Amino acid sequence: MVKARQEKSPEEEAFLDLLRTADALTRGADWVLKAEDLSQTQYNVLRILRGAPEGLSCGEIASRMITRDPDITRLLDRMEKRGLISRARESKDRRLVLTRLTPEGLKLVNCLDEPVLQIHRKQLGHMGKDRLQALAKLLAAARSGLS
Amino acid sequence: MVKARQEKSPEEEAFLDLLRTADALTRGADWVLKAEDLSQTQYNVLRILRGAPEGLSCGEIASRMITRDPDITRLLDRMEKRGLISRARESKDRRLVLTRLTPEGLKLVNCLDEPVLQIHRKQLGHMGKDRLQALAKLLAAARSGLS
DNA sequence: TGACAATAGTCGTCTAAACGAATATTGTAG
DNA sequence: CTACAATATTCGTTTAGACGACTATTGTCA
Repeated sequence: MVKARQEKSPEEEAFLDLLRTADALTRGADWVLKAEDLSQTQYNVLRILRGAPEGLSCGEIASRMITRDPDITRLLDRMEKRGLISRARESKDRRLVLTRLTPEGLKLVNCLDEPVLQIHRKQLGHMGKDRLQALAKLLAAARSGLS
Repeated sequence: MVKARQEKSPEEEAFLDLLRTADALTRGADWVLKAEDLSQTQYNVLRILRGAPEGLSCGEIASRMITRDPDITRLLDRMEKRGLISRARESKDRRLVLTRLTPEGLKLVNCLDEPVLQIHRKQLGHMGKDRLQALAKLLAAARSGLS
């Protein structure tokens, strides 16, 4: 007889569920963003920059990203080429390059607020506020143990 | 005065938390897999195939993946070149190509069980069984509303 | 049977991610 | 003030992912 399939630990079960759920939800959001030819990562950068009109350095952007991107430079290169952001080397500390949204970039990210909100409501609205808060709380607890 | 930052909806809050958490947990697992030069995706395939010694078609593998990969062919190409899997065209339905683990592939995935279990325990063990089950339940509920 | 749709997989090509080395600027210790 | 470590960003190269077109095989129905 073949060895019985080993039971998954609750930790692993939760981890896999988390990946599955994140992937499924991401596909919905991707569908919205694809209409504007944006990736999740790019959209994330746009929103980060909207919250910082004074401009941010590459390092600051990297540290605020939801998912880590090891090459901010070329991510910003692509966005600059599309006219969504502008970059300028800082005069005080010439190592820094401050990135800001252009008017087009701001307009684009503002236009996306409504559709993104809608897709999230459609995907998760059935859970209700209480369960969503419970979920957020458990997720925060899950992250709290990480180095 | 600048327009106040718009409140995030509970749905969006939960979605972003989910991505953050998945990313943080994945980095831990990646660190373990990198020692064997495997990606999450490849590891996922190895585990899927371990559960199906009779072999699986590309389509079957794709449908069981945690995160979708639109190009199974080349993913398997790479794994075949490393000797982790073998492929053979099925004689009954010659459209199908059945993929199986090689002995090396099986050995590798078995060797990884313990370290992967450890990293998940280390990352999520502090939550306790009850909260992990609650989390899994909420995640399942979140997925239930998706098309 | 013969045309044709459906299914399964492969391949070409472009874009993005991963990893490390390299460059430029600033802070600091002697 | 000079050498050197620390910080910030960029670049070269390899690998993987995304998207669509293409080939092969099978099932279906007139």
